[in-house]
Amino acid sequence: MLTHPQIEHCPLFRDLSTEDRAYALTYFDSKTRTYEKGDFLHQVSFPLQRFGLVLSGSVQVYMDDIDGHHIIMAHVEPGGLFGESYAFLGIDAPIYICAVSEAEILWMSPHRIKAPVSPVSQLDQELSNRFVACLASRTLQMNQRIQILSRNTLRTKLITFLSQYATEKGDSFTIPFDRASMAAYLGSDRSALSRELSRMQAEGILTYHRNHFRILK
Amino acid sequence: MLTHPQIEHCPLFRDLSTEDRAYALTYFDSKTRTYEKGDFLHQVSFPLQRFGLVLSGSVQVYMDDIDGHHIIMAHVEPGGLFGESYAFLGIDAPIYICAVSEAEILWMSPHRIKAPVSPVSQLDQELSNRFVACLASRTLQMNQRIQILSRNTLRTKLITFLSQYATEKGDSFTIPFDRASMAAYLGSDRSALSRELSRMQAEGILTYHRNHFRILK
DNA sequence: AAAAGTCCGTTGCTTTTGCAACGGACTTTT
DNA sequence: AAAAGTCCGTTGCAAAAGCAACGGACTTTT
Repeated sequence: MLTHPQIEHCPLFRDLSTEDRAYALTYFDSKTRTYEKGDFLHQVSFPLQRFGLVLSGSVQVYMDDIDGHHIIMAHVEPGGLFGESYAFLGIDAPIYICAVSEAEILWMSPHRIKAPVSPVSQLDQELSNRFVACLASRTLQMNQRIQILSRNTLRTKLITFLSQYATEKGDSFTIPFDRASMAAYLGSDRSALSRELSRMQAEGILTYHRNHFRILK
Repeated sequence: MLTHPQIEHCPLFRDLSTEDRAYALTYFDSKTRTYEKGDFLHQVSFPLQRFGLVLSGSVQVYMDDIDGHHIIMAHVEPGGLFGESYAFLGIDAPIYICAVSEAEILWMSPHRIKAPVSPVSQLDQELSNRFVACLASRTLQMNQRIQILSRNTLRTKLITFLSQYATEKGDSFTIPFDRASMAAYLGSDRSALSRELSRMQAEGILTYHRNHFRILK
């Protein structure tokens, strides 16, 4: 797992020397495990002892609402984390996690953040800070999502969603969702989404093919 | 501020002895300040050095979206926190915070979480853990909000919203929003919301008056 | 006490959206 | 190669929702 280039993209491990990274893996008491496409990494209402870092493949996090609908909470690509909050709090996680494709996961424990082993080295403190920073960043990400979902028409939700991608990746980008997932992510209906995308393409606002988009205006 | 009973409701200070609580205030380098109704506690794009604890009154946190619409991110009552993520990350906060009523705020710095002063006492560690737990809990709260906003009809959003309150407070409760804020919180239109509430009352699902609700079915 | 302001329900109208169903393009399986 | 499966665009229709405007109840100001 040390050789996974993806690990560089994770703020937890970025810019660490090889020794420091090896230390970090023990600090978080890490274990890797691979999953086949469609496997469940976690089931609803089990405590999540560890949080995960996606090394390869991708996973999606879901919740069920009161009526039994599946709500997609997150799509996690290599370098991305999931479950940090539940793992830190040590509570039952009302989520389930599913491998979108064959995936390799680094499972890590936040135990030493909560109960540091003295003496606390500078690296220990740095790793702790990075973990907390990941928690804080997560709320910023969720703010972005709430911004999208707070808009009251599908058109404006779409514009907000695509603008966020465009801000980060430029005018041409690929999203990690198929239409159905994208509609769920936007809190909308798949056919309504297809219709709206068609309209926007007809109006010359953007072009797209499947999950690749190019913003024109 | 030591005498504010509200402080007991904050997970940061709950169940601390009087001395420990006094120590906590210095640990977080706390300062209090009062605001008049309508005052801004923070303006967009300024770094947030400290996070806030509402001692009395209430505040609301807003963001502006791309088109200049105001999105309500949070309503914070006595005992509630705001701005922890931005304060910890030390970044510009794209939010503004406004006093809904005359409000007394305890401003606290997360500095010693990031850079502990040795020797780190057991209480230091406890306070650090509590702060991180607040960050983690924040993401759970936001998950609740996303659950509401992900529903694709106003009726189901309302049911989800009200069910969350009913789960926490029982069948009869008062919400901290007027209609306009409630509609913004649900990502909807005020008149559409009024209309839907009327219908649900006519159907015998609930009764309400202003911001007080009673769930019947 | 009058005036101004706030909050909220109501309603008419138009647009948007959800929903269900169908079919085509493409991929995977057998 | 046929069959089955997946993904997505399209469309018709009915329901939902946005929008704008009005008026009543109530509160605050002057």
